[in-house]
Amino acid sequence: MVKHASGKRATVRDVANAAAVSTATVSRWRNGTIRLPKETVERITRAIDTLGYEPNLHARRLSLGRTEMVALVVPDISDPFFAALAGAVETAADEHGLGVVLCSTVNRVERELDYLNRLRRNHVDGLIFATNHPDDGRLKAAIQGQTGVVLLDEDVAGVDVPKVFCDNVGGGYAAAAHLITAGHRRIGFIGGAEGVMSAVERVAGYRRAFREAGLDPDPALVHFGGYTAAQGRSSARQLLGLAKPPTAIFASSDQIAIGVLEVLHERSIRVPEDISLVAYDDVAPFALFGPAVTAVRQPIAEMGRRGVEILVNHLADPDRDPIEERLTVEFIPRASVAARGHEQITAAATTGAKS
Amino acid sequence: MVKHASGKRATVRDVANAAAVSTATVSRWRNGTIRLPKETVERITRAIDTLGYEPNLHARRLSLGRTEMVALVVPDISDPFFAALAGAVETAADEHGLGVVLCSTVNRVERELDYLNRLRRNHVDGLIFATNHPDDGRLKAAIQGQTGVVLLDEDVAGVDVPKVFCDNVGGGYAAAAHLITAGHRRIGFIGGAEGVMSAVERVAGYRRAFREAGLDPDPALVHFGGYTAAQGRSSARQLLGLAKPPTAIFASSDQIAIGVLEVLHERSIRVPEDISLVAYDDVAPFALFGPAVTAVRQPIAEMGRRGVEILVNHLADPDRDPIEERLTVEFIPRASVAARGHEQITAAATTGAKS
DNA sequence: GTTCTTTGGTTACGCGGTTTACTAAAGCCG
DNA sequence: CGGCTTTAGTAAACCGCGTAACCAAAGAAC
Repeated sequence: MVKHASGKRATVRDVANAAAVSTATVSRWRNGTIRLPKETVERITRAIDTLGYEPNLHARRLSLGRTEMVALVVPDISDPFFAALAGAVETAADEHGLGVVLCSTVNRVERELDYLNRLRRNHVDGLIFATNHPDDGRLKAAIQGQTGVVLLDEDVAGVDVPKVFCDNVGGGYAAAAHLITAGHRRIGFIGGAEGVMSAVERVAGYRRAFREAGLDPDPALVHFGGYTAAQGRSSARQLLGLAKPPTAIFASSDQIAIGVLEVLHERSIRVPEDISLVAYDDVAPFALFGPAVTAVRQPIAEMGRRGVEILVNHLADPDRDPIEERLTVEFIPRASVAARGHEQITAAATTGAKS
Repeated sequence: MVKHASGKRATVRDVANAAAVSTATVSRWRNGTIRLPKETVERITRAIDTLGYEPNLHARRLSLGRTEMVALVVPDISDPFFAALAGAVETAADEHGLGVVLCSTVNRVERELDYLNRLRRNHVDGLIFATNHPDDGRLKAAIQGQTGVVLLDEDVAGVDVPKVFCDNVGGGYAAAAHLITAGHRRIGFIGGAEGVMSAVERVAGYRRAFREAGLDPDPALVHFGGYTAAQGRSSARQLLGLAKPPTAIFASSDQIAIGVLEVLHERSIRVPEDISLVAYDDVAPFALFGPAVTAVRQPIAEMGRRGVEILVNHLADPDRDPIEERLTVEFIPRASVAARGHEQITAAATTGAKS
């Protein structure tokens, strides 16, 4: 046992002695599982005050097997998207009396599995889990059957736990429809890692917009790889290197859009004159970019808040059927999309572009 | 005692029985405080494997009085500045086998005090503490004498603990000197809350730059209040409303700069033609702004990393004299500063502001 | 006067790992 | 062969809180 630097701390036993009751009485009174006459209560409270008693959290946790802590598992906390999520989660958790332990995975499965393991070992009561890469089956195996996991933002296919996602199909559709309405026909799509739900769904929305306009998107313009700026740069270079490059790019994350813009700046390609751009997430200060970047905004704060609420409910009653929620996204038109002359395009179509 | 849903977990006792040794032997062997013959070791490891034994963290913490956890206390984790800091802290902590619990204070002293209290109660072994507002003495009282606190980025005056800051004087000087060299004479300064070290030091650098140029800054152009976008907006409005508004603004945080830019956009005041701008921190994607924003870059990741390292050392030897480190900042010139002849400035800026 | 209920508690043990203090047996030395 | 040192452990006391199970006494009901 490590010696405490500053004297001994008072324990329930000390309080019980000072109040001339048993430890059980003190403990039960503190936890509200007993009613006591005013006089006894006063003896106890006085004892607690004079001794400066503060219960030992570790003893409590050992005894209870509960921690009142949840883990927030994200690929990278320094990404403003996940930072915003973390802010909302922290606030909501705090309102429920829960602490948040922070877990950055750098998208490595081993680390994700490690954190899931910690949940199993009761290091935390629950896990708010936001991953970013496709699952090879290990995540599914580790999550399936576990109680206390809530998936945020990105799915792990086939697991039966509560989930909070955004309307990716709708977001992809809104972005592509806006560009198509502005007259664009060759629209590059840059998505997350191949196979992840959000990317699959966003591209599905993108394709639907084409279909509904009676058009066929060029598959060579659809890129996957990851939601990073590096991906944005590399995909932008490839798309621009094509024999028939796109006239617009739909970057399905802030970071991708930033990467794309870096390449465009580098090559002095003007937005939106030479190429149009729509981003996704809208946590970056796009309104101040040159030009201001049109984007699909995800309700990140709401997602974080709902995630915690659902986790709390789920922990209270783990046997209830897990729910899946879809939050709606919002289209924010700014200045990075220009109308494009095209055979059948009408003036009305270029101006009427709204979500 | 809450019943565990999924069977019983193996304990040291089970392992000890299976290996035909005592719990003490298992525990001491696991913690490396005993050497055992190969044969005994094998019995123990086999027992651990077959039983799937995993030590109970809470029992360990109760017994040890240690948690292997540090708290990261920041005003707002969703601010990209603190998110970047958190990322670096998390990475470094993980390398040292430490978990990070996240604490957003929303700049409320009560919450800061609460977290300090949790440190005292051994909820965590250490505290990486980044505040943002001036202390009324309560923080000082709560921190003084505590072991395990490291201050990051912002000081709490008068406390004797390890600290990691950046060179604020140098940063303020670099920004102001750059603007003065470009011909500006009326340079607005928008700083953090009045009295906080970082603001005091940055304005000191700003004043030194004036002094060295043989000039006297107008005190009416120096604003304090906070490192937020809201502060940027309100200070920008006030500065622009002056009879003789500034020709340049030094915004001493990313968020302030963003607030300033919002107001400038709103009023169609051009940067840098009508007014020049220098920001501070440089975690926002300023290179992509219209125009790209010149800024002083703080070494945030290094600050986080050093904070953890220093905390670890401090915990290993709490009696050693606390050190204070200063990290150097970097000036990143971009496109938001224009050269200016100082005769006609006032007229141009005034018309710009009134529009 | 006996039985039942309520009030106001208590006793005793569990949670699971760590550690101090101690011992039995074997090895070594002179 | 007796005494000293290692080796290889052990027993039992914590760490501090929570709670199931039990109990004594006073009052109520019949």
